[in-house]
Amino acid sequence: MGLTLIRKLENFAPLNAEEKQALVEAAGRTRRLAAGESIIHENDPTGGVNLIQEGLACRYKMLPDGRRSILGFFVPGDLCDLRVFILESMDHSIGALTPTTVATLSREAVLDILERFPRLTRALWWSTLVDEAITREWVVNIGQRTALERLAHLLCELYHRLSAVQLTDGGVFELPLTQAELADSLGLSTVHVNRTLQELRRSGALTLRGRHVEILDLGRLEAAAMFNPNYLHLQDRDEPAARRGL
Amino acid sequence: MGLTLIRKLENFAPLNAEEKQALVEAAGRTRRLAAGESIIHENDPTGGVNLIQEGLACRYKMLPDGRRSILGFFVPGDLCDLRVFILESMDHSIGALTPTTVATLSREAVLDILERFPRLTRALWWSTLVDEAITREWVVNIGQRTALERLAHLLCELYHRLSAVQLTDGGVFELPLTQAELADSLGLSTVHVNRTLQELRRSGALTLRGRHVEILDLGRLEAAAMFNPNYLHLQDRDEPAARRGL
DNA sequence: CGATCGTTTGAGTTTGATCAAATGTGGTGG
DNA sequence: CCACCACATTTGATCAAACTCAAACGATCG
Repeated sequence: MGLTLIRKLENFAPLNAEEKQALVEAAGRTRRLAAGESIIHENDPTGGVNLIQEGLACRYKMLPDGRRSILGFFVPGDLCDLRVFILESMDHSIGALTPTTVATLSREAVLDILERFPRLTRALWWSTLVDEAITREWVVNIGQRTALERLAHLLCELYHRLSAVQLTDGGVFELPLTQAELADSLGLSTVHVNRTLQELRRSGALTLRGRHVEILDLGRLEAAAMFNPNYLHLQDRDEPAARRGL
Repeated sequence: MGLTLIRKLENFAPLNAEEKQALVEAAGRTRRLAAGESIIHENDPTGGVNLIQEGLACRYKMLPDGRRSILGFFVPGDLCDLRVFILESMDHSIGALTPTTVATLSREAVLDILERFPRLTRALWWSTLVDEAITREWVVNIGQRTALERLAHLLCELYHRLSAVQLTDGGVFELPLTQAELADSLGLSTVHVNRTLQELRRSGALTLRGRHVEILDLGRLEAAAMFNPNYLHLQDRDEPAARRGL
């Protein structure tokens, strides 16, 4: 069964058939969105929990004068805020950046899972904690790193996250982002993103052909970014997760 | 009972005596930390959940080359990551910026509360969701706003958060932060923070005498910051919270 | 009363922004 | 298949916000 969320959660702990089945049932039917469509909009009342199955989406927030801030990306397997329905309304928007498949888990389905499957619940909380850590790392990235470091760091983040759901092939993965979107994610201008990308390519750490990224030297890229994967809390998948008390 | 956490949670929903008692018991005894002391350090194994009772603390992360990124502040009533013990180790540090009183709720006490008090649990999740929203807003702040806007925005955030736990007096509150700490929070240099603070004072929106901040014109400050308090999800306390389903 | 820490000021530099235009690319319809 | 359009990328030139370095000044505290 191709539920990417399951692949992702198994980075934390193995799930049994019953738990997987519960997730599959909760995910229910999906809808397809075109690039640019809105998944949920700022000030909307909150509802079910969205799950990105395929494609790429982002959180973003608009400032009154038109500046856009991208706050994070959703890759396949990512849930948009497990407990969001506790709040009355959204304080930011989520939009599809590419054609995207989204499932919406009803509030009841989520609560039911949280009640019946403690181990699965722990895995879901783990993924929530990782999401928070990623947002914090964005604060570090934008606040302290240079343009080159920022871009390198974001590429490392996406590489590791996509790897965790088996969406990389060697150092290769798809990055269907425009330079303007990168700019709004990194707090840079598009022009500067363009020049910084050129510099990264010149350094030999990676190649970029359209939406195709190939990381040629991950060690070098991570060093340039001062990237430390700890915050993703993806332990070595080969190492038994047993001692985490599962 | 002076548990600031209770005052904070009641911004979401009123709590009954039993719920308050459970929190008071969970908080148990406190420890006092001097300014500069560490509450929990990156790579430490996770343990109980820290609750800031008095004082000011911050999350931060150091880069290998010595740059420091401050990721957020903890004011009285704030919990440091309700579910942190799901992770094996900390991916960032938390330190006291002033003399601080901290209670540590044991993992068992937290789990017990989450099991026994659904309404309290909802309030705790609410506060977690607000913490996440605050971190996201920092990404917007650092990524998109100018130095003046950033500083103004941070002051608005702290003003509203302190108001929610009744730690402001009119427009006046204590802000025991050095300019270097502000700089590391905003992604600016200390020199630039200094000049920007002068500009803010010159504009007449606030006065700063040592650690004393007085906001003279909140509307103007919020406008300058493009501050929209929605993300704090602090509804008007006079408005009944009933329709949120409580 | 030094010592330490924080704030303030000045001068010069750098990073990255802005504006404007050219070039490349992918898709659509004639 | 080609012309065309909309978008995205790339380049150049100029400019401004914010940084760095350095030093002076001011509090606060054993």
